[in-house]
Amino acid sequence: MEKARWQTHRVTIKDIARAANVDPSTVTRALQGSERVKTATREKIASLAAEMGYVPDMAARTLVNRRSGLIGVVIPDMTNPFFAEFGRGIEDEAAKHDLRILIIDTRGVEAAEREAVKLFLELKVDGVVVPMARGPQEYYDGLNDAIPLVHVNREEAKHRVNCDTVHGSILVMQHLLELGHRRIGFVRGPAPPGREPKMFAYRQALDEAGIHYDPELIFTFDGTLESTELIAEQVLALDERPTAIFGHNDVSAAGLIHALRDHKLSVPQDISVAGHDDIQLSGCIDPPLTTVAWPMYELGQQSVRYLYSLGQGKKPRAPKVPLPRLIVRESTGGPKAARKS
Amino acid sequence: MEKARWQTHRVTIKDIARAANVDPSTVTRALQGSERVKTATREKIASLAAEMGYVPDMAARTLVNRRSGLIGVVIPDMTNPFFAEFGRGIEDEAAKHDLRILIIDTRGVEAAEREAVKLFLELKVDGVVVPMARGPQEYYDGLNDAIPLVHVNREEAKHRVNCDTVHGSILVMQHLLELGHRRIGFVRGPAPPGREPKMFAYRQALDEAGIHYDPELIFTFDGTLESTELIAEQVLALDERPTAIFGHNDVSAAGLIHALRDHKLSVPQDISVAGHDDIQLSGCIDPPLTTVAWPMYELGQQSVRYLYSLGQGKKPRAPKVPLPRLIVRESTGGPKAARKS
DNA sequence: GAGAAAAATACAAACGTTTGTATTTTCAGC
DNA sequence: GCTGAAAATACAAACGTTTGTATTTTTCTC
Repeated sequence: MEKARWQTHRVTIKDIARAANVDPSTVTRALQGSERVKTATREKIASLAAEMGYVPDMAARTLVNRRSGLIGVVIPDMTNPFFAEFGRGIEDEAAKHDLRILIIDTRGVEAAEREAVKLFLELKVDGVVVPMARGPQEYYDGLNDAIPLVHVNREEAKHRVNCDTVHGSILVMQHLLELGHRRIGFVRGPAPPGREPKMFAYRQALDEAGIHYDPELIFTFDGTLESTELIAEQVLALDERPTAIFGHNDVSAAGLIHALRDHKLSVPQDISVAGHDDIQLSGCIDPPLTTVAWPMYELGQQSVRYLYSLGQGKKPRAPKVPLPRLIVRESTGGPKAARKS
Repeated sequence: MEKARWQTHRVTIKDIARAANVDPSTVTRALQGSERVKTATREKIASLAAEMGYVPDMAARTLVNRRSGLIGVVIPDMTNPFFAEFGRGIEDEAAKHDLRILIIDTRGVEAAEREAVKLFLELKVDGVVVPMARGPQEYYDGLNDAIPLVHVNREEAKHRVNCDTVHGSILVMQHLLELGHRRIGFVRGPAPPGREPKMFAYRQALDEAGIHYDPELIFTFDGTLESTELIAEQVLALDERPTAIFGHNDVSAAGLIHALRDHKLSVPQDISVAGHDDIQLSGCIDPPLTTVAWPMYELGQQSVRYLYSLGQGKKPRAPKVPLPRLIVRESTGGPKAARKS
C-alpha cells in the first residue's frame, strides 16, 4: 500500500456522479457548462469536482471525441534561440483556439524526427508543425491524409508557411558586396542536400555581381563549435583568403570569429563575418554580429493559424509572412582595411 | 469529402481482425508478440498491420493500461542551452525504460508551469520532472500522491535530484578571492525569493573571508539583456566600484561584459566577470567566460532513473550526482590591473 | 387540477484497446 | 478413432468519457 500511493484511484466523473446523486452524463454536461443542467446542480457539481480533486482523463476524452486538442511541434534544436520566438508565436496562437502544444526536440536527427511524428500520430494530435524538417518529403506526403501537417520553410511541402530565406541571404550578400568585398566565403549548414536556399542565394548574388564562384570558399559547419575551428584553419590555409564570410547561422559565425581571433585575425579588420538568425547573444559578442533576423514569432503564429484552418476543413491560402531583415552591426566592414594590415 | 481527408477512418485493431479473420484480442496479442498466438498467425497479422498502415491509438491504450508510457518534463527556458544536455540525459535514460518524453517550456512563468503539470496529469504521464521549478512547494506536495514527480535542485522537495549549487558558487567566489578581489558584486537571477543558493554561497564566502556584505553590490538580472545594461549603469554610478562581479548565469554575464565595454570598462582589466552554467557560447565570447559547469547530462539521467524506481514502487535513495566544476577562462583576473588603469 | 409544453435528468451505446476466462482446435499416445 | 492435454483462438467486460434519445419532473395555461 505504501508501494504506489499515486495509483490508488483517480477521481472520475462517476465518483462525482455518485456523490452528487446524479447520472454521469449530467456531470459531464455540468462540467461543460451546458445550459441543459439546472444552475443549482451545475454549481453543486462544480464545487464537488473541485473539492474531490477531479482531473479529467484525456485518454477517455480523446477516445470518444476522436481528437485531443493538442498540437505537436517538432523542433530540430531547442537550444537554438532562433526557435524561442517561434515557440512563443505558436503558443499565443494556440491559446486562441484552445489548443495545447507539445514540443519534441529532435536535435536534427532524422530518426528522432520520425519518432516524434509517430508519437504525435498515436496521440491523435490535431495537427503537427515541423519547422526546418530534415526528413524526406515523400515521408511527409504519406502522412498528409492521416493528419494535418504544416511545414515551415520547405518549398515543396503541400502545406507550408515559408519565410523568404533566399531574400534574407541576398540581403547579406548585397551588404557585403556594397562594402566592396569580391572574395566572399560561405559556410554551409547541416541541411539536407539539394535544399540549401542560402547557398542558392549566395551563388545568385555572386552571379549578379559578375563574380566567379570558387568552391574553395565553401566551408561546412556541422552544428558543433569544433567545426568552426576547422573552418578557421581552412581559411588560414588558403592562398588567397576571403575578405568576408557569410556564416550559416549566428552560432557558427560566433565560433568562427573566436577561432579566427585565436589565429590572430581580427574581425572585421582582417575579415568580415556575417551570421544568420539574430539570436539573443549576437548583439553581445565582440564584435556585435551583422546578421539576418527572421519574423519567427509570426511564423509560429501562422503555422498554428494554418493548421486550424485545415482542421476546420478550409483550404487555406499560403499565408503571407514578413520578409527577413538585415541587421548591420560591427562584424562586417570594408575590405580595404584588410589590405592595410 | 474533400473537406477533411485525414478524419476518414483510422485503421483499428478491429479492421485488422476482420481482414485476418480472427478476433481483435488475437490481434492485440499478436502485435505484442505473445507466444500464445501461432507463429503463422502472428506473422500474417504483423504484415497485415504494416500494410494497412495501422497506428495504435494511445488514448485507448492509456485508458485500459492506466498508464501512458510518457514522462513529462517542465523546462523553465528551453532557450537556455544549459538545459540541452539535461534533455539529452533524460532522453537517453528514458529510452532504456521504453518511456517517451514530452517537454513543455514555461518561459519561467509560474502559471505556465502549473498548466504544464496539469496537462501532464490529464495525459496520465508516468512521471514528471521539474527542474528549477518556480512554483511554491506546497503546490507540488499536493500532487505527490497523484503522480510521481521529481524536482531538480529544490532542497525541500520530497523527491529530488540535486546538484550542489552552493558548492559551485563557492568555487567561483574562492577563485575571485584568491585572485585578490575584496569588493565583489553579485547578480541575482529571477529566482523565487528565499530560494537563492547562489546568494547564500556568495554571502558565506564573503563571511569566511571576513569581508563585510554590502547591499550596494547586489544587482538583479530579470532574464532580459536590457537589464544587464541597467546593471552596468548601476555599477558605473557606484562611488566605489566592485573589482569583480559574479553573474547569475552566462547570458547575464555576457550581457554585462558587453554593456560594461560600451561604457569603456574592459574585462578583466577594469573589472572581472564570472558567469554560471557554461553554455555553448561562453567560450566564444570575448573574453571567454570564467564560469561553472554543471553535470546536466547526469542530472537528466538521474531524474528519469529516480522516476522509474518510484514507478516500480521502490523507495529510491537521493541519487549522487557529480559536483559542479569551475571553468577558469579569461574574463577574470587580478584586481591590481584595475588600479593601474 | 388536468393537460401540454418545457426543463431537467437518466439511460445506453460507443470510442479502441487489453486481459481473464471460456471455448474450440490440434495432435499426441494408445 | 478415442481420450486428454496442450495449443490456439474467441468471448466479454472493462477503462472514463461523451452524446443522442428516452424518461421523468417541473411549470405554465385555462
